[in-house]
Amino acid sequence: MLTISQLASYAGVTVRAVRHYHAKGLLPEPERDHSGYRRYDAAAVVELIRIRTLADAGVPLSRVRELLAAGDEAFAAAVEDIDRRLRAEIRQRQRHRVRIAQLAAGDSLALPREAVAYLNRMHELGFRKRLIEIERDSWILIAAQMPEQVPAFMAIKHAQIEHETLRRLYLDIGDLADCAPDDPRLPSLADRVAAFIEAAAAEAAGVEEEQPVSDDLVALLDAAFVESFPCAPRLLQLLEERGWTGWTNIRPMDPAARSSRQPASVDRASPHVMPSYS
Amino acid sequence: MLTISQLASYAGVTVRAVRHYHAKGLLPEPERDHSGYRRYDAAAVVELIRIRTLADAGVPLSRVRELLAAGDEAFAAAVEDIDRRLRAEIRQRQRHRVRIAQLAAGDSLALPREAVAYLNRMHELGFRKRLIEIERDSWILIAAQMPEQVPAFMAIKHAQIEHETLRRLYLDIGDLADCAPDDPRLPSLADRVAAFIEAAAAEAAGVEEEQPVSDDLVALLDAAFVESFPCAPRLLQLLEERGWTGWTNIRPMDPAARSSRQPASVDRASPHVMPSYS
DNA sequence: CTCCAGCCCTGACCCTGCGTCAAGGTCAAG
DNA sequence: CTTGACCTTGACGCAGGGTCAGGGCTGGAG
Repeated sequence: MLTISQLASYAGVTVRAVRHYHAKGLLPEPERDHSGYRRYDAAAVVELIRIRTLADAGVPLSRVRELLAAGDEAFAAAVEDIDRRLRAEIRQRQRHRVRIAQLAAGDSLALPREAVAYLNRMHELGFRKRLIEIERDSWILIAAQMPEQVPAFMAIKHAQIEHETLRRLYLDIGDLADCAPDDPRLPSLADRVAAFIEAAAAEAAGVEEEQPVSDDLVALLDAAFVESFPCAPRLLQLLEERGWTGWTNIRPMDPAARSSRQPASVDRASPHVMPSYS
Repeated sequence: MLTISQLASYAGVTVRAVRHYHAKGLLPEPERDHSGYRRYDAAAVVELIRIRTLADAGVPLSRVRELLAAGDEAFAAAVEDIDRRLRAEIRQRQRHRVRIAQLAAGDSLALPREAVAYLNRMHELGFRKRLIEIERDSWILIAAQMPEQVPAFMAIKHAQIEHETLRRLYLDIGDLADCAPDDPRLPSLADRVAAFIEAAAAEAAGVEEEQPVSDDLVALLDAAFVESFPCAPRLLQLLEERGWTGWTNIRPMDPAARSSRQPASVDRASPHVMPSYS
């Protein structure tokens, strides 16, 4: 008769594993000797080896009993099933490898390639680090909700940033990133923003744009803006005084006064930079 | 301010996952409102998305914090490490696929191909089912301990089974598989076994064989034999009366009387079938 | 006879990444 | 006031065991 450690070593497993199989009901509990020790016969070694053979082939323990008892066709079906699972796990790992490789290659954590290029361009054009970080976070939020549309948005943003007037406006916004709410430059900045938007709105008048950005996302981006810029509430207040509300999706204050339909927003996907010419 | 479910839905995760990340220290616990609810800002959404981005790339949560804080080179090193793990897991799954495919192809659970062929041949030659099962279990035990040697052993076994006298002897042993210990056919069977072994031993005299089968395995195989055949103890006793001891590794009773060295055993790797002519 | 090493026993906590109750407090709407 | 949808903490569960903790047994040496 064999002790548990002898049984385990014959089958090449640990004593703990044997007890685990007992607990799982895979291997029947053997007789005990007078002191309570388990005593095994040679047949138990064979059973244990069969269990390990299946387990070593990737069969989950929960299915081992079933497979040990299965006839040929049931066995084949179960094997098919397990192989499917293994293939799925392999594919998952392979996708993971692609993703971390992309991350390591500079897909700066959660940002698509186009956004990284855009942020680099901002850096070249002398935008402040703070502003770039804020912009990056905004694009992380957008990419999480609508990854498909990001390349299209990025094309717009690239055009915007290369546009002289708009870039200058944007650079000045960046310079006010850390300013106090009562900074004297804020009112003139609000004037410039309002003037710009009005011009863009006039151009876009009557153009029915699709609205791909959800209200939820707009609200989130506005919140991110306000969190990041101490002077944001003041700036928004100044804009409201000039008849505009919101930031990411900036709109006239009183929609009903202008038209019965939702007024065309100017650029809903360009947080922290105003209207687009697209 | 966002509730936990809003945060979770922005990042595309479950509320439970968010709390899990809090518990793991990946995401800092935010302020609570007056009733104890967690209240998040937009920055938390960005952080959560970054966590998920890494997790979705196969980074274990235990390493996420490290990677979020890592500089470029540390990040690359960690990614290298994680990729190694992923590759190892893929290779493991691929090995599993090969194994279950072999099992499904008739590698009848833990038996190498050669042994399956041998068992099939036994079936063709009219051996009894009981005996074949016992033989199968023995080869499972042997294959678990010394898989490399099994093909060589199988060649010997094939030769044995095709040998007229030996096959007849073996068939008769099979017929006695379920016999009572006092079956009258046992003494004459013992005579035949003893006669056969003596002839084989005479032939093999002076030949120093390597002993590839460990004493432990021999003991295990003998135990399996005794467990399987009710009349095995009686048969072994009759053989001892004729001067032979053991079964798998059958030997003269009193080694010292014959020579000072360990006497050549006849065939240590052929359980339940006696000497080999190899 | 005692001592010690090396077995054996059960019970319980640990790992991953959450899912899923359970039991109760809160909030907004009707 | 009630209802249903949230929120809270706490706990168990999954796979496959690893790793103590705290005790009992055994066999050989001194």
